[in-house]
Amino acid sequence: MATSPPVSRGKSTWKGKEKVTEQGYDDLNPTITYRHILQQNLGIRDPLRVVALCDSDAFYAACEMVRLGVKDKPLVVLQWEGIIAVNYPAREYGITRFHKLSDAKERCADLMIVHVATYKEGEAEPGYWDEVDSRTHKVSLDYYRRESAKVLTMFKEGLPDVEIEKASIDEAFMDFTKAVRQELLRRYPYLATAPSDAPNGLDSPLPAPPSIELATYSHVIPAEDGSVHQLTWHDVALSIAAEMMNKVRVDIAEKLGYTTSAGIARNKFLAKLSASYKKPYSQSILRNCAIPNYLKPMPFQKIRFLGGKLGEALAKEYDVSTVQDLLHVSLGKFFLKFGENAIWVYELLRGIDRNEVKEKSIVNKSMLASKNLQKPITKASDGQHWIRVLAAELALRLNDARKENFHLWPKTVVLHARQGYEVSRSKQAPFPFSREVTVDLIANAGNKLWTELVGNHTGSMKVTNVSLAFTGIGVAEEGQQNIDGFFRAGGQASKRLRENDADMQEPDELLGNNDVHNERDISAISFACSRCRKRIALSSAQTTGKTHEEKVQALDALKAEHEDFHFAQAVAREVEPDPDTQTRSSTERSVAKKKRKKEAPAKGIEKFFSRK
DNA sequence: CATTGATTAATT
DNA sequence: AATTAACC
Repeated sequence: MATSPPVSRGKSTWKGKEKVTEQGYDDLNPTITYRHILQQNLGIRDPLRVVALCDSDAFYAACEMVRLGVKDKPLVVLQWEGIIAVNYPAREYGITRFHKLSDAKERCADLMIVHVATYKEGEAEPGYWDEVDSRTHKVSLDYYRRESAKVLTMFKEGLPDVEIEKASIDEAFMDFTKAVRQELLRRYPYLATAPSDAPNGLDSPLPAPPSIELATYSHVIPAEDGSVHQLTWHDVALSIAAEMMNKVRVDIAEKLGYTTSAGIARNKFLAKLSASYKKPYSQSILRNCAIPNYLKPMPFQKIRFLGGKLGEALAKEYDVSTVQDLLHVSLGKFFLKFGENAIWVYELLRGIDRNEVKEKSIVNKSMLASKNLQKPITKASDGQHWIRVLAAELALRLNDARKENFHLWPKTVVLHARQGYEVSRSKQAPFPFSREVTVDLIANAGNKLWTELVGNHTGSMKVTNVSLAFTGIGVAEEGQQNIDGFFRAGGQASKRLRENDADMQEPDELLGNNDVHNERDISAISFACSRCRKRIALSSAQTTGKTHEEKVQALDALKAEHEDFHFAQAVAREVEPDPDTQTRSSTERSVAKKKRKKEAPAKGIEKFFSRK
């Protein structure tokens, strides 16, 4: 493929019926036309799509270095006896997480050791103490959350027209497609109009791209040795994104003191995989032409979503470890073993990821305080102490978040408890709306749940973990606003809610039916397929005079049918389609899926905690 | 190979 | 409402 000329297949990759050769890396150099450049909302099918992942290097360690004004000295962050972060200078001594502290000290005599902040009995706020004791203290990761928010803010301010999705405390995905397209048109205005003699007008391919230097700000992940790949417009797009990415990264390093590493590629999972190509304080570009070479030798368990049980199952099933090893497994075979996961695993291995970068609200949807106990709780009454500690932390964090956004309200409070090595059990309850969220309020709710969870047990208990969480954190609704008149002044929350409602409206004309009165009904009779973006709707015959439940059922059947369509298309692309799986109906497949679930390993027998 | 303390989303 | 799985 490396040496083959640009393929002109036209149309979307999913419409083609031609057989796949070379195990499927067949869409690395799509023809890009004037229409592609001018089109605004191509989404995941945009041939000029550019996605980046940027993460902070040894983030917790970097936070402590900034806090303490330390530069270029080996440092580790400790949580009780365990090392949870190692900065890059310390890594040069071969120190890793999972090393014992004594081993680390042996390797580096002047190693700086910082223990994470903890809540200490009798103190109102978490702090950095000379002595810490896991029997009485509770870890606080709040400082890192705050620093993380600063980094995110700089991304947002430094990258207008870039969609940003916070993925964890130290990393974010960014969709540069829109910003890059604007810049492409600014730099190369001739892309905006097809020449008058172009044979197919706007559908004519773009002229050859200018010669640009890709490696100015980035490492360029190589394609196969000795192969030469002509520059494409997608490569130009990647390099423009790289330029923007570099600018913010340098800015963040200078203003906040955090170095970051980024990967830039055509989709999320490749961006993530490319970010680790070179660290620290580096960024890497993965050109389309380098995808096969980068992916094939990669242990597939390094791929996002394949790092867990699914990846484990794949490794066991085929007794292999790299992407290459899995490329000759047909989609049909995958499907038999992995059901609805089959298509996207199959696609991941071939460098395809249809997940979109989606902006998330700045505030987390949940807030959890958790405590592991090496001395287990043996009496129900001893639980109260830790619940109060956890409640105190939640109170502090929620009230802190309310300083930024005073409409915040957690809709539920959840208590988890783990007995020995069993899976943890939980109880939840609605959390009352209150302007003043006090430790007592949370602790009382927690204690009630605790009693429900462990209350009527007889015999000995050994609770090794308790955690208390707020979930469903969001902006309070109008109904709640009236309860104590807290929001009378603002009114912004309800305005935002109304705007969100407007976003959720579906186009009515597609529905061809007038007994639809609210969004719930609308969502029950049509949906947009995330794969092909087609809107699928029930016919009026299937909706008129039907109950809501009947409509939902009919829509589910339609969804299954539509999924089958994609499956059949995908199988048709294969070198050796598996005739058996092609013909199985969706109901047969869903029966098979249920059967697989049933065959899953049995759960623990003993139920220690009471179940209501 | 791990721990602990998170967070999010999907499933039932 | 409760559990499970994934990631860092």
